[in-house]
Amino acid sequence: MGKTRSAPTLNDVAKASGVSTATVSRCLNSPERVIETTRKRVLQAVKTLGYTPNFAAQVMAANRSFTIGAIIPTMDNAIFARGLQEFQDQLRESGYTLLVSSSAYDPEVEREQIRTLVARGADGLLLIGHARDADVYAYLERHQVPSLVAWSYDPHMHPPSVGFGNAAAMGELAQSVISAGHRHIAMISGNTQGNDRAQARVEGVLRAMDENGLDANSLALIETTYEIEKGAEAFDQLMSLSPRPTVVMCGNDVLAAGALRQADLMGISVPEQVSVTGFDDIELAEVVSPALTTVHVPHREMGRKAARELIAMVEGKSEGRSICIDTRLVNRGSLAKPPRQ
Amino acid sequence: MGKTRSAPTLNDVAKASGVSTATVSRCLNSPERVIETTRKRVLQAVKTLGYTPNFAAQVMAANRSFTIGAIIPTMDNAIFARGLQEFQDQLRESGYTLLVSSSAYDPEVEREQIRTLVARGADGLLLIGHARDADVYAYLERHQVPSLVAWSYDPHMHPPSVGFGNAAAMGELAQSVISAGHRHIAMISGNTQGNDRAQARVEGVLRAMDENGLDANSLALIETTYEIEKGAEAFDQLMSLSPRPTVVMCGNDVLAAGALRQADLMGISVPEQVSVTGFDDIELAEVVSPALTTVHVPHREMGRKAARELIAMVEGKSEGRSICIDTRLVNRGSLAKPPRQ
DNA sequence: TTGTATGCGTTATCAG
DNA sequence: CTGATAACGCATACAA
Repeated sequence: MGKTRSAPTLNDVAKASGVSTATVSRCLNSPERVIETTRKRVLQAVKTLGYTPNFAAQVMAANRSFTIGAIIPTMDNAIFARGLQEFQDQLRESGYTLLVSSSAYDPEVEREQIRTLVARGADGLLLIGHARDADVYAYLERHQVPSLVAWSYDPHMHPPSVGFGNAAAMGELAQSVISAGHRHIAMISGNTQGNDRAQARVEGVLRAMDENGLDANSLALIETTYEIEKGAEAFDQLMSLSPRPTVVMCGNDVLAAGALRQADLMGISVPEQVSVTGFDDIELAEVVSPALTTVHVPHREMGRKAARELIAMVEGKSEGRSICIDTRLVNRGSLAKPPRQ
Repeated sequence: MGKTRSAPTLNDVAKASGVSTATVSRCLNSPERVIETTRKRVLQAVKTLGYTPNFAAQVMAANRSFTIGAIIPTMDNAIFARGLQEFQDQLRESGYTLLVSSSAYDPEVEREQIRTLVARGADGLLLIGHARDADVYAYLERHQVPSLVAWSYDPHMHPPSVGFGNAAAMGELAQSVISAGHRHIAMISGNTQGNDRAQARVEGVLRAMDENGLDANSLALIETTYEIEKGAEAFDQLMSLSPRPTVVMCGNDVLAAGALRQADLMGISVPEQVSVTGFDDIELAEVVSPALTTVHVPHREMGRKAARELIAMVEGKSEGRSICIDTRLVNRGSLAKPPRQ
C-alpha cells in the first residue's frame, strides 16, 4: 500500500517554493498582488505537488463557500431535471458549485437536508414551492442564508420566487378543455399535501369550472404520487365512473403518460373516446401517442433566471425579486371534442 | 434587518449550559459518555439556540466528512436518475450525504468536478464508466479517496466496478435481432468517444454479427448525443439508405424513443416495416408505442449495491470488489421479424 | 464524568 | 511585495 502520505497543504507548497503560506495563498487568490518571478515559482510547485486547496479550511477561513444548495422533491423523474441542469450550468459559469439533494416529497427529510446544506456552508438555497413550516424559514433567516423558491410564483410570499402561476396555467388549459365541450371532467393530481404546485393546479381546474357555470363539486379527482404506474391505476378507476368522464386532466405529463398507457390497454382510444391532458411538457409529452396536449413550462429559462437571481441575492446585489415565467398551451392531439352521447 | 447576529457555535451552547465545549461535543457525538443530567441540559440549550454544527469545522477537525460524491454525465435525462436515487437513499440510511455533479459528458469538466469533490473532503467517489485519463486515477490515489465505477462492469480494471456487461447485454439483444431474421442492421449509438458504455454496446452488436456470419462492416452506424431529437434525425438518415435497414438498434431508450417518433412521422410502421430496439428500460420504454423491446437494467439494485460497496471501502471494510448486475431482455413489441422482401 | 489545550488548512490583518 | 500570526469552529488526546 505504500506510505500513507497525505494530500499536500499550503505549507508544503510554501516550503517547496521557499516562500510563506501567505504568499502561496495570494498567488492563488489574487495573483496580481505578487511579483511575477515568485508567482511562477509558486505555481510550479503547486503543479508538481498536485496541490488542491482544502475546501473545509477555505470555508472556515473565508466564511464563504461559493456553494449553492438545491433541494428537489425527487430525482426519479424528469420534472426537475432540465431546469436544474440549466440552473447548475449557470451557477458554474459564475463560479458556484451546486449541491443537490432530493427529499422524496417528505417535509422531514427536506428539513434535515436544509440543515445539512446550511451546515455545509451553502451561500444560498433553492427550494421548490412555498409550502413548508414557518420554522424552516425562521431557521434560514437566523442563519442568514438567502433562499429562493422555484417552480412556483407568488410575489406576495417570502422567500421570493422564480416560477410560473400553476393555478393560472392549469386554469387556461381547463378553459380550453371546457371550450372544447367537455362537461364530465376528471383529474389525476399529484398529492396536494405539502405540494403547493399540485394544489394550485387543482384549484386552477376548479376555478375554471366555476367560471364556466360547471359544478366544481362534480370534478372527479384522484390524488396520487407522480408515477406512470399510478397514473395508469387512477385512469382505470376513473373509467368505471358513471357518467364516465370525457376528459382526464393530469397534474403532470408523467401521470398523463400512465393514463395513456392504460387507455391503450383498455382499448379506449384517445382522444376519440376520452381526452387526456398533461402538464410540464417534458420530453415524454412528445413521444407518447397521441402526443400530449399540455402546458409548456420553459424549464431552462426558469433555471437560468433562478440562478441569476439567487447569485445576486448571495452577493448582496439584490434583496430578492420574484420573477414570473410565462407558460403556454401546447396542442398536440390528446385533447379533442368529447364524443357524442 | 435586525442585528447581524450569526449562527450559534459550540461555544455559545457551552456557555448557555454552563459546561465546556468538549462536553457539548460529546453530547452530540457520543451521548453515552456524558451523564444524563448534563446531557439533558446541553441538548436543551442546543435546541433553544437552534445550534447546527459547522460542517467545515467538523471536517477539518475530524478529517472525515461522511460525504460521498458522484459525477454523472448528465442529469438531463432519466438514464441515471433511478439508480442514483437509490444510491442516495442507501447512503442516507448509513449516515452519508451524497453530492452530485454532472459533467455534460465533458472529460475536462469531470476532472474539475472530481477535484472539487475531493477538495470538499468527499470520503469516496462514484464515477460512471472506466474511460478517463490515467492521471485522474493517480490523483484519486494520491488523495486516498476510494472510488467506485458504476454502469459498467469490468473486474480486471481499477477502480472496481458495480455494473453490467454492456457488450454482453447488447450482444444478447443483437443475437435476438439476428435470430428473428434481420440481415440489414443499423445502429444509433451514443457518442463512443470517452464513453465506454456506448463503445461496449457497439462492440456487442458487431461481435454478434460476426458470430452469426454477418459482415460486421455492413452495420450502418450513426453516433450522436443522447437526445430524443437526435435519435429522430439519425433514424431519418438511416431510412434513406439502400438497402434500407430492417432494424434500428439504439444505444439507449431515449434514442429509440426518438426513432419511434420519427418513424411515426414518416409513416413507417414499427415493427411491421422496421424494428426498433432500446437499452436501459427506463420508464419511457413502456410508454411509447409500440412499447420498446429493450435491455432491462436493474438500476435500483445497482445503485444499492454500489452504495454498500463504496461505504465498505470508505470504512476500510473492503478493498473494493467488483459486482456484476444481471440484465435481461424485455420483449415488448418493437422488435419483430423483418418484412418479406 | 468533565475540562484544558492543541491542531486541522486557510484567509486576512497588520507589520516590515 | 512579502512574512508573521490571529482567527475560523470543532474533535480529541490528555489531565484532573
